Amino acid sequence: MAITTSRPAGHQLDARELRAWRGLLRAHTALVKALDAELEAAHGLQVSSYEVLGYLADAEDQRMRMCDLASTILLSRSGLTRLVDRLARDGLLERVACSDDARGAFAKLTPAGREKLQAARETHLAGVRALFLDRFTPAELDTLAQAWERVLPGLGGCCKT
Amino acid sequence: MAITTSRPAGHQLDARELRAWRGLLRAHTALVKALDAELEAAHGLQVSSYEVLGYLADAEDQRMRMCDLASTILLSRSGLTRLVDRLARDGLLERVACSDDARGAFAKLTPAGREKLQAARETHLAGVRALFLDRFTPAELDTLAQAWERVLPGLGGCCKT
DNA sequence: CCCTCGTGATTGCACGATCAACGACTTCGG
DNA sequence: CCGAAGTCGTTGATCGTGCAATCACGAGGG
Repeated sequence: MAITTSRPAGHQLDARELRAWRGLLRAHTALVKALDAELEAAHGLQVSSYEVLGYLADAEDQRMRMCDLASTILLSRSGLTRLVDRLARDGLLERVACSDDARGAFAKLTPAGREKLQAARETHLAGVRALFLDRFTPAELDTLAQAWERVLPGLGGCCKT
Repeated sequence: MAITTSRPAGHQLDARELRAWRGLLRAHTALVKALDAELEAAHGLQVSSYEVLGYLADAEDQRMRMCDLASTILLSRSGLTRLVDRLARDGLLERVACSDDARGAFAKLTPAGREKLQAARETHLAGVRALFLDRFTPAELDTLAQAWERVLPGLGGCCKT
């Protein structure tokens, strides 16, 4: 049936849903921009770069396969290639051939990368706390964490490419 | 003091904080990618375009000032100029001069834009429900909505440019 | 052994976003 | 009434990302 009014059917979002959804969009954008600006000013690093360094630092032998890293941070393989290019150019990590699989490559943190991460961590975590974490109680943080874990599984199909 | 170990001080995030924060990053990215792909395939529209049309549809006289629109969707003024360019080229909205302020401009929804929004709404809202809203109880949605309202005010400074 | 198919990583291209600079206009103070 | 300062929107340069195509390699079947 054709719909000519501004209220189609039961497909509208109510105020609560709209606030929850649009709030997610706005909060994410605003948070990342603010943290990006802060981190860029203090250490010349972007949040996406920081995340890469952070995941590498937590990984065994401080290295990860390119494709694992890409799917972890939800970046396309080509996007990761260039991000790693930039970080390698700055000496923060290096590419290491994979002995098991000659077509694979690792990104591995360099000592300089560890130092940079160490230095940036304080700035970044303080920002994340100030702008985000500190606004919630531990119980609420748990709720949020669980929320993401309920949302993410249904999205496995999105990290193709 | 110099810090040489991998555990600086009290600046680390605990597991709960890490899941809440990284979960936000991952969930947002994955959700927007999935919804973008879906909406693009069904109606040739991106989520950012949809949001613009959506805000315009809710506005009085179906029009908004460029700068208000830019700060609403957290896009730079130049970014909005080009986004509006594309939507105007497709006939979904039009620019209207502002009589009060000769240097201002409105973006105004066209009838074609209303129809496109109407058509896309069903697809998009179904997607938002399926991937996001349906995974929470109404009470949890309230919690989320309140969460964003606690996060966003502290970020007013970020929507410059 | 070879041939095909699937996967890991990189590259060319197109697109979308920001920043800086600009022109047009409003506002405010002499 | 005029000039300085600020705001609104646009434009050019540049950057980051995704898609599609490509190359190198691994895995499985004749």
